[in-house]
Amino acid sequence: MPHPVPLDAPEVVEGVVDHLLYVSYDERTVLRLTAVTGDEEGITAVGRALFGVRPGESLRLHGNWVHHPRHGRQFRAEQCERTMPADERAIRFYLGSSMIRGIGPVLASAIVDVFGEQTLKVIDADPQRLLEVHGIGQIRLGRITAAWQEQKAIAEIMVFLQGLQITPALAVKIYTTYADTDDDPMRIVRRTPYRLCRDVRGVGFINADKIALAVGIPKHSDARLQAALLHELDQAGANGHCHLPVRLLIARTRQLLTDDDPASVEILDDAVLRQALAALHGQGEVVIETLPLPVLDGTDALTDTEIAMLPHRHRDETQLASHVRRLLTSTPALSGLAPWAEHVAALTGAETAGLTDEQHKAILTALTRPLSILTGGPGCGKTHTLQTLVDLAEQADAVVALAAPTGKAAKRLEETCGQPAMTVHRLIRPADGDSLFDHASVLETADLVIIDEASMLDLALARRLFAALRDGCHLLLVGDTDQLPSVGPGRVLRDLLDVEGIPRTRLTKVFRQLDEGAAITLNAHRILRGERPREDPKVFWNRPVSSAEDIAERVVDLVCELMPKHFGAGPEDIQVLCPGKKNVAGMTDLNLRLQQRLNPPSDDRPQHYHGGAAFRLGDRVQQVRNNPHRGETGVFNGSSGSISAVDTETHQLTVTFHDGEVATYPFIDLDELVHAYALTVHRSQGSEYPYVIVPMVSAAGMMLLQRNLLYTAVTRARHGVMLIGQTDAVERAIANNRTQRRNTALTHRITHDPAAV
DNA sequence: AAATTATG
Repeated sequence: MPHPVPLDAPEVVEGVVDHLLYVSYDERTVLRLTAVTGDEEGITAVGRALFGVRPGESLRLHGNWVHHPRHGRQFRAEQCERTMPADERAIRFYLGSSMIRGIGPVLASAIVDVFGEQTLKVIDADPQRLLEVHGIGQIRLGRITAAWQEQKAIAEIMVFLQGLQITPALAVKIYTTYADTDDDPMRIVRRTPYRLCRDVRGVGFINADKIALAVGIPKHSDARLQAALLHELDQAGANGHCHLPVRLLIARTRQLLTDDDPASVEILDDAVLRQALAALHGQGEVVIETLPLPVLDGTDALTDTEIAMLPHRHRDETQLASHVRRLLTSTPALSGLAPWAEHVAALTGAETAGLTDEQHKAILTALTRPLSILTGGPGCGKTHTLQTLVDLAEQADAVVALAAPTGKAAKRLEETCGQPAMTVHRLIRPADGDSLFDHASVLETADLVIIDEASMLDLALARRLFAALRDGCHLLLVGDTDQLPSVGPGRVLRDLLDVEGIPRTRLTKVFRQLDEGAAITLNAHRILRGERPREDPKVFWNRPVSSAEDIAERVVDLVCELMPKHFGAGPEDIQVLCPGKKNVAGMTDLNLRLQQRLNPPSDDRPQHYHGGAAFRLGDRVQQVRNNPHRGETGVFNGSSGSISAVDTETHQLTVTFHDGEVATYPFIDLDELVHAYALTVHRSQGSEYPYVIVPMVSAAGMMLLQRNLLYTAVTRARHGVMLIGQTDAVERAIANNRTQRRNTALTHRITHDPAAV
C-alpha cells in the first residue's frame, strides 16, 4: 500500500494573471488566473500573498484548494513566486497584458508568432530583432526594452532584500508599493529605508532598521530616531494603550535603540529624542498634548501629563468623545412614544415577577435616556432584562436593533431576544446600493440600539458605531467590565462608566449559583479585589502541582476519571480552559492528550488528518471563524459541538453544534475548526460550562497571567472550578491587574468639551 | 501572548 498523502498538503498552481477581481483594504486579493498546470483553465486565487500582482504576471502559487460557499472552488495562496513565463501561451499573456504601454494582445501575439518560446530571450539579449515584427518601430522597441529593464530591476531589488533575510513575499511587497510611483523603489530602499515602516504594511521598525544599517544609514540619524519613536507608539497600541506619556515614550525608545548598543546611551539622551519627537509632531505624524490624566499608580489623582498619540488614534478618541456628547444632549426618539414609566411600573404583574428594582431601573433608563449602560457579572439577569426591554419597546412600535462585537455574542443575543441580531461591523456597514441586505437601513430607522458584550468594543469600533447613530437614537451598552479587555486599544466601556453624566445600572443581585455555586461567585469577587480564592469542599478546588508535565497529566486524569467519579460529571460537562496555547499545559498539547484518552483512534471511528491533528468521529470541536453560509443558519466563531459523521468517500465531515445547528465541512475547510477539549480562556468568553479546570503554569508569562483572565475563567463555571498548577502562577495572576491600566484620555475628552473652553 | 471583524 502506498503511503497515504495527506490531502491538505500544500499544492502548487502555476499560471498567468488574467485580471484582478477584488483587493480589500487589508490587502486580501482575489484574482483570476489562466493556469498552465492542471486541467482547469480559469482559476480563482485568493490571499494576502497575492497583493500587488498585476495582470500578465506569471505566478507560481503554493497553497490549498478550498470551497467558497458563494464563489465555488478556489485556490487559497499562502505563498506567491513570480516566474518567467515559460511557454508560448504564457508569454502571450505576459506581453499582451497592460504591463507595457503600447502593446496589446494583438501585437503581443504577433511578436510571439515570430519568436515563439524564444521571445523573452530575444527581448533580453537581442532586442533589435524585434524590429523584424510587423508593426514594431523604434518607439515601441524602446518601450519594450524599458519595460524589460524594469523586470530586471525587480530581480535586483529582490536579491538585495533577500540578502538581508527579508522574506521574498515581503520583498515583493516593498517593490510593488513603489512600482507605480515616480520613485525608484531601489532608491527609496537605499536612501530612505525608514519610509518603509509607514508605506508598506508588514515592514516594521525591525525590518526597516535591518535594511537601514545595511545600507549605511547612521545609527543616530533623525530618520532612525523618528522611526523608533513611531514604532514604540504603535507597540503601545498593540498593548491596548491609546497614548503614551512622553516621558515613557522617550524612555522606551532609548531602550529600544541602546539595548544592544550600550555605546549610544550617552548620545541618545532625552534632548535628542525629544527633538526627534518634536519633528514628528511638526510633520503631523504624532499628536502631542498636555491633559490632566489620572496617574496610574493607584491613587488616580489627576496630573497634567504630556502625552503622545498616533494621529488616527487621536482622531478616533476625539471624535468618539464628541459623538458621546452629541448623543447625551440629543432629544431621545422614544420620549413621546409611550408613557414608559407607567409601562415599566406595570411590569410588576405576575408574569414578570422576579424583575428586581435595579432591572426596572435599567429598562426605564434605556427607554427614556439616549445613552445608558447596563453592567453586571454572569448570572445577574442581564438576559432577562434585555428580553423585557425589547418586548416593551416593540409593543410600542419602536424599532430595535441588536448587535454585538463578535458573531457568537450576536447569535446568543438573537436567541435570547427572539429577534435578529448582527455583529456591530455589519450594523454600521455603509449602504453600498447593490447589497441584497442593506444593513445601513437598520440604523436609519432604529430608535433603540442595544450592544451586548460591550466590553469588547475597542476605540476604533466604538467611534464608528457612535458616528453611525442618528440624533435621538437610544443606545444601550450592556457588558461586564471585569472580563477580558478589547483586543484593540482602549477600554471604552470603563471610560464611559467614568463619565458621571452617563446613566448606568449595575445589576448586583446574583440569581444563578445561589445554592451550589455561591463559592464561585464569591471567589470571583475575591479575585477582582486581588485576594486569593478560598477552597470550598463542594465547588472550588486548588491543587498545587509544580511541574508543567505533571499538571498536564493530572488534568487528563481529572477530566477522564477523578471528576466523573467524585462528582458524577461526565467528561462532556468539564471544560479545560488554558491561559495560553503553547507549552505542555497549554491548549494545543492538552487537546492532543485529552483526545487520545477520551476519543482514541479506533476502527469504527473514521478520521481525517488536517493541520497536524486528526479530526475523528466523536471529537469535540469549536468553530473559529464566522461563516454565515455554513449550515442552515450559519456557524459563528465560538460555536462548539461534536463531529457526528466523517465520510472519507466524499471527503467531508459533519458537526452537530450544541445550539442544534448541523453543518457539513469538506475536509479542505477544516481550518475553520479546532479541537475543543481544551480551549483558551479568551475563546471561552461568553460561554458557560458545568465544571471548569484551569491549568496554571508560570511559563504562560506575565502578559497572559492576569487578574481579568483568571476572573473570566472562573466565572465560566456553574458548578465547580478546579485551579491546578503552580501556586505562584495563581498568585501572580491575581496580583497582575495591568489590563486595567490602559492609557486613554476618553473620559477627559468627553467631560471637557474643547468647544466650550 | 492572545484575539476581533470583513471583503469578490
